[in-house]
Amino acid sequence: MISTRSRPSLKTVKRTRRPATSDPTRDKLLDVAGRIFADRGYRAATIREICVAAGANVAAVNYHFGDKLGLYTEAVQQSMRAAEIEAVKSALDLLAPPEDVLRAVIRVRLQSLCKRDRPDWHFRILAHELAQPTPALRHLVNKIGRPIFQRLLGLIGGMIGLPADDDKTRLCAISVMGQILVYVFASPLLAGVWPELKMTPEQVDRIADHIADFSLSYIHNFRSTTFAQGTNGIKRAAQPRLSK
Amino acid sequence: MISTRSRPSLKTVKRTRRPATSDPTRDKLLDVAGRIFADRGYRAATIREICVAAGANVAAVNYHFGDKLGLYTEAVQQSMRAAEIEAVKSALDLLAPPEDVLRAVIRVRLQSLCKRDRPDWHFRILAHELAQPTPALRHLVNKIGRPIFQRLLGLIGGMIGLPADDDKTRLCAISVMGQILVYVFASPLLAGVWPELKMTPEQVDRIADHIADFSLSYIHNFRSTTFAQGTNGIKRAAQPRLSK
DNA sequence: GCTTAATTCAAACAAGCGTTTTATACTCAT
DNA sequence: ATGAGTATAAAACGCTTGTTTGAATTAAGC
Repeated sequence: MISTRSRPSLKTVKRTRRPATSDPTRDKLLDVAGRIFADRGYRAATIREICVAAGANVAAVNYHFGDKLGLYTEAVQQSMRAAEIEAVKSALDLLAPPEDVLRAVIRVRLQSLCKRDRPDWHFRILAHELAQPTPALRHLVNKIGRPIFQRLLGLIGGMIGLPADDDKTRLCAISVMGQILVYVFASPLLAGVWPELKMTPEQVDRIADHIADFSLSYIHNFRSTTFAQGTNGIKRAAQPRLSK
Repeated sequence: MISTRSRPSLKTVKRTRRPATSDPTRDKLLDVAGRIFADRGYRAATIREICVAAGANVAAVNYHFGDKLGLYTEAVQQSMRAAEIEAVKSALDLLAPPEDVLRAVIRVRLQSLCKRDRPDWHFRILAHELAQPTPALRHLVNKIGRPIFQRLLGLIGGMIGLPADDDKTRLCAISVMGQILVYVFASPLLAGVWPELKMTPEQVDRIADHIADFSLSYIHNFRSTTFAQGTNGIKRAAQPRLSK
């Protein structure tokens, strides 16, 4: 199981020629592994395919990462540090009316769908993990899913006037999340039922606005019926616009 | 590639001992293949595992179905004839106010999540297909996805007063679909962020009602703002109830 | 009872997989 | 220059996969 000759640990190495901060083949392997794992999944992606694409030898993966799972977990952890994840988090930290924050979060999340270079690869990894879980799913949920969901709960709970751990708050958060994720996970299905849909930046913004309007309608309605005090405080365009 | 000794075609067989209408091992293979393909996916499921579970020999699959893909496509086609699919279609054909129809469709669809025996297996096959497509994905989208989506478009279009092929109608239908599918496709994610959630029949009904309320809020709002004629005709509880 | 065909079975096959081995090139402190 | 340790390379290993083989079993028609 464990390789008899693994990469020398950093402790035993005292004076190596390289600062160990940049290993070209190691970095290249991680880079192409991210792409290939993202669209094949852990099991279907082969070490040979990754090594050929990285211009490395088949043994390179075992040398640098121990085994296939080691390469995969490092690639997943790297995907969790992607810029798109941080963009969503920083959108959640906006100092703005909660309606604007929600709209911005939805928009930022959907925008990574139309990236030219490896579009939405970190969420495609999550999609594969949901279908066929590996040990990496735990980390994905704990490090990404939970913190973002918690902030979303706080945001929505504040808008409907309920605590973040209320079931109704959670149901609303999942409703918002579901409307977003369907574009990520079910894109082949959407392509089948709506062939004209092209994920251009403009179209993505229209979708994001629709999801925000769709969700804020219920959220505002809920708040006003619960407090029965009319429209106090922040007020925003919950009225949907006409299409076309 | 093609087996040299395949199952004899029905034409050449004139007087066989069996009416060929019921082959026990063939049926058993199809049955257990449905289960195993549903939770492992096409690639990860192995012929040996299926045959052991079916009490058949390893060569039985190639004999009765030609190859692994043949068994899979027949299992998928069988899953498309499942009772749950028909339940959704018949719910869409209800003679009732469109709000009630929408609520019934959502409820029926979610209810198959808490079936005791192989819960929601046909949609778990779809989930695997979306992550790693096989030739069967086309059939799934064409035979199931498109017709159901078309009827959903007609239903929602009628409620918001727009044609079924309007982009806004499609966006609304996808919003409803996304809220449902997130419970099917992202259940490990939900378990991570909402551990207390148990998919009991009662809880599923609460979720279904939430999704219906959440969606109808926007739909009614859209209709009234568009027509600017107040609440005419059918009127239903779009106001959400409080949780707890 | 014999023939014929359908079906099942154990065994083996070829290909692909992750992994390991063995050897070789390379770099740097001594 | 030399030795020690790092990195790459080609080849092979062991295992699992889907598939095929050829014999054994079963059952119906003559």
